[in-house]
Amino acid sequence: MADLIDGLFQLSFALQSALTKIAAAHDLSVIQVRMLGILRDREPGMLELARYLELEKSSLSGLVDRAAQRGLLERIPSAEDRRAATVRMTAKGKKLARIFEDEVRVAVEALVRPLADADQKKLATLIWRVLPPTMPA
Amino acid sequence: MADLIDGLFQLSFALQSALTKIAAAHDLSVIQVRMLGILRDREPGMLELARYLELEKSSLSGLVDRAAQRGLLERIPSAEDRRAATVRMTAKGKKLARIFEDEVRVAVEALVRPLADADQKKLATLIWRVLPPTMPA
DNA sequence: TATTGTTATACTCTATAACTATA
DNA sequence: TATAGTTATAGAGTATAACAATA
Repeated sequence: MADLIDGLFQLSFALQSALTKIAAAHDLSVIQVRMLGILRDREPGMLELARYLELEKSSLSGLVDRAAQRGLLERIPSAEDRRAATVRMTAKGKKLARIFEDEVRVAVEALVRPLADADQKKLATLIWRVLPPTMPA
Repeated sequence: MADLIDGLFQLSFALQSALTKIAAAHDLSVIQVRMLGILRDREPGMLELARYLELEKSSLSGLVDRAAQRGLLERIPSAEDRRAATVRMTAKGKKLARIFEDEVRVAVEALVRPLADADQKKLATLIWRVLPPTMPA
């Protein structure tokens, strides 16, 4: 069991480290990358996005500001509720997210290359059985 | 393969999130926790510790300052090289690290509880076959 | 000259509290 | 009053560049 716990965290840190480096190469932080990942197929309000990212709404303001300033996303004022706005990726943001995901895929493929196809499938199955059912892709 | 990549990152973020929350409950950040983990069985110099954590030496100065101010570790001047110092955990730091690790163990045990013992062993084996050989425990 | 470490500076990320505008 | 979001403020964490002390 100690082996499993150590392995899980070392794997997690290795993945985060890889993610951090690839992100930095594009002048992005891990949290910015996570935000772009969420916006890939959603157009959430600020509060909703903050909840996804487990951040306070005030923390999100600056995060969105900086990404918007780079032209990666934009605030869309809500038509019904004039207090509210949704966050939408721009074409530039989508392009960057796509490039980023490709690079991450290559890195992870290299990481799991030591495993035969059947073992990769087995690993994926075991991982998905551990993840809480509410984790969104 | 997309399943595996998604699963790996979701698992990684779930672990980091759990770690962040347990750390925050003890007024610690993830990087402070990692530092304490490394110091559990080492007494490295500043440069060595920075290398373990993949940080610049200047970043480490403040990190060590804050932990030292809380009495979790201390700088030990080197006898041979008067420029250098090693970093050593105090009894207080060791105690906190022990408590923290216990809480993390409980959380991860709960996470992997859906898996039967044999599957947990299988998962550990697969993970260790993926990790680069140089990853220190 | 090279190495170990700190300091100065600037930026991102984060939370808490107070605020604005709208519901 | 309650809610969506921003702003003010403070602090941690990070890097780059310049520095001090020692090798």
